[in-house]
Amino acid sequence: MSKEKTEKQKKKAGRPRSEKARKAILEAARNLLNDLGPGRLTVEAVAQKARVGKPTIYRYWANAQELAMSALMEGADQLSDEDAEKSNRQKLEDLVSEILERLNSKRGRQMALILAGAEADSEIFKAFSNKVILEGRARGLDILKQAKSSGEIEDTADPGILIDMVLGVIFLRLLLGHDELKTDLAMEAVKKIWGT
Amino acid sequence: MSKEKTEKQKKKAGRPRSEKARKAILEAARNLLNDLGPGRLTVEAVAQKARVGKPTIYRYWANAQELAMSALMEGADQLSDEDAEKSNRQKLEDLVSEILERLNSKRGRQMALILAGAEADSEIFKAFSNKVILEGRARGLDILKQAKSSGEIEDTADPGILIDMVLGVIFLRLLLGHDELKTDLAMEAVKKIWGT
Amino acid sequence: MSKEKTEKQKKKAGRPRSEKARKAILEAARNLLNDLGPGRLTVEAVAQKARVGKPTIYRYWANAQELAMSALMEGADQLSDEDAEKSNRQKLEDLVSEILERLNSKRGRQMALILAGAEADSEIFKAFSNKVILEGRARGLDILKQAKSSGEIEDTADPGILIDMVLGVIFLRLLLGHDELKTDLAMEAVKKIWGT
Amino acid sequence: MSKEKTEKQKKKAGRPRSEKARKAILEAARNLLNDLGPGRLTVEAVAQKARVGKPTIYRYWANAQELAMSALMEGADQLSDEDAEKSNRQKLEDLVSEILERLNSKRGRQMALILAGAEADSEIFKAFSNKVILEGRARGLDILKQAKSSGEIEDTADPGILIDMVLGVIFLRLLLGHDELKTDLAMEAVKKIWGT
DNA sequence: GCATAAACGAGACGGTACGTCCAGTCTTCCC
DNA sequence: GGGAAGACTGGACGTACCGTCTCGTTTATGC
Repeated sequence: MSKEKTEKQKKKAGRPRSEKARKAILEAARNLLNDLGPGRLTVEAVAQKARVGKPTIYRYWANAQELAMSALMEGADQLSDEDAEKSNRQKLEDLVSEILERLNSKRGRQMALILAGAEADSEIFKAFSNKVILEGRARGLDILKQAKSSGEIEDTADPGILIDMVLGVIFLRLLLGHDELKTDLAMEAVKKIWGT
Repeated sequence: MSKEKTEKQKKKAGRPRSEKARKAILEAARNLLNDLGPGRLTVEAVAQKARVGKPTIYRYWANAQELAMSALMEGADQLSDEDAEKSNRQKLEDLVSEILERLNSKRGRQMALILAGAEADSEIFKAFSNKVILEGRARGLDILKQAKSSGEIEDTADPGILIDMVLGVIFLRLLLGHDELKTDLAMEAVKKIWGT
Repeated sequence: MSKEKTEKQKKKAGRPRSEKARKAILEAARNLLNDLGPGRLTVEAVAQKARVGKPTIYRYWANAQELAMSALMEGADQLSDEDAEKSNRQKLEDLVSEILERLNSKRGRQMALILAGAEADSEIFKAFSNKVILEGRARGLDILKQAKSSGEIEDTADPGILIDMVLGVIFLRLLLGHDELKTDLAMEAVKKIWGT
Repeated sequence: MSKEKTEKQKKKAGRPRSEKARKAILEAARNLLNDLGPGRLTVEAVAQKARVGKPTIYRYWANAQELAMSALMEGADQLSDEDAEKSNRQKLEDLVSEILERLNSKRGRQMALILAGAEADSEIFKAFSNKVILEGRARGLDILKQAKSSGEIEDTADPGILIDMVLGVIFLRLLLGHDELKTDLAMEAVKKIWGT
């Protein structure tokens, strides 16, 4: 005689994870990030502030860095959709302006700093760099490829290099802070790419 | 006739700092950095490996990060001098290639990582970013300004932005690792700047 | 039928302290005390010998001195009960002999030394002096008071002074070591108190 | 011919030790002892306070304890001479009172504490215990022996035990602080010895 | 009266130990 | 029966002093 309980039960046994705890942790982390900056964030402090045990944090995130990244990504805005009407150049200018704007905020700086300091082969690093940079880069790359194939930019240069030049100038100034990071940086860089 | 003991030399009292100890510390730190990577470097381990007391280390550096930076900077090659014979474009290509080469080494990656992880307002951050990037940037900036004034590049673009585009593409790829970082990246980027 | 779960037991949350660790620490401390003597005992060495982290030790004891005292008190024998049959003089002789015996051992010497070296207003000093001396003194004081009230010793002298004379001779010789400390010291001193 | 300067020359070459420095060290040590109590005295602090290099201190004393003892002994009064006119009992009372008075001062307590905490076989321990206790004990012992031989105290008890009972009560109360330490303690104790 | 030698102040040295912070794990209770 | 909270463990921190050493300077003595 056998139990016939074959079908997959999606309901997991045991106490379900508390969404409340998760929220509290992320908020506490965000507050602490604002107060101390990244790199000063400790799991201990977050646990205390969120009135939560440390293992609860470790159940969701592997270490303080991942937690910081999650906290910063939570609620980060999506890049806005492209307007099909616009010219490629306009599209790129808008995209780059938007990326610059996002990075050039307290949160943006923190994201960039954490990203830069993270282990390059960690899972979270990849997710984060995607969110922060690569997603936008892919969009920009598409635009450039289209512009190239339509002859707008008659260039032998690798579009991958071109988009990295445009984003690189932002990233470099963001991290090094040696020169200003204002909106028309985007315009200027795109102008150089278009050659006009 | 009077005593001719004009210049007073600032001799400090007390036992002078031991250059031997300093060297041993930096070498131990370098070895450990190679073995474990930055961020795993502990003052404790360095002290033990260098056969030195911890306070001796703390006398020179405020924490493990500063020590790591010093260790990496110690013996870092100078940028080679410019060859007056060369064209501005050639000069820039050579310069950027050299910077790329330096960054795209184990040591270079470590330097960039530590730099990215440091507090932006710390003394060591400034020294380090100077050494790693800004010094070369200044040289590149000069070349670009000269090229501009000589009409080689008839451009309205800010030379500061141009040089940051060239260096930015390197820095971005170094940190994000999303695309390859090979020597002709320098050529390509400079080519784009010159417009040919 | 009803659940009979009346009494609430105060179970504390969290991982309980490891009795094994506590034992290991105390044993290591005892060994080191024997090897090096009190005052040479370091928390660092105990931690290493007991295969335990330093914070674990500091969780139980505030400093090396407290640890040393605990280690020595652990398992220290109680004073034996009085035999109601005996005369007061016999009781006092037995009591003082017992105290002398306890102090005149390696452990006893160590206890006295640590006691003497401790801060007089520290909690541990009080606990320790109680354990080592004052408890026995109180018993002796009772005996003397009884002897006085029963006319055995017709004396105007303060019993507190008498008992301190008897114990004092032991303590003085223990610490200064200028003269021998053998059992009949107790007999002699008590004899002087009784005046015979 | 030659100079005949055969007699031993006690004068050493070189700069003589500075009495001024020695004084300054001892005074600084005394001040620090008063402020922090014994056991908190560090050579480092003394050197700083006395405006003196550490090696100068180590030239005179082997460690902080020896320095502390020296500082406390410096200027300690001698026991006053005996008055031949007085009775043995009076002599002993005076002697014990004087010892009590000396110990029952801040300096006295410090001396006793340091003495109690020192290594029993160290040179300084012996010197110190002599100065603090044993010298007076020897005088007391002489008085008691004389009293015994003159039949004043017809006792079979060992005079060494008697004197240690008298001094012991003082020492015990000084270190344990469990009961008061006032002058008539001396009278009481001596009275008990005399049996009247 | 000039050289010599020792003691001086200063302060860095290699070390030991301190007491604390934090990371990460384990245990017990709770839902 | 898994999740939550809290107490646990131990590695590393950065500091205080130790007792020693190496400087350049000062100060008597003696050749």
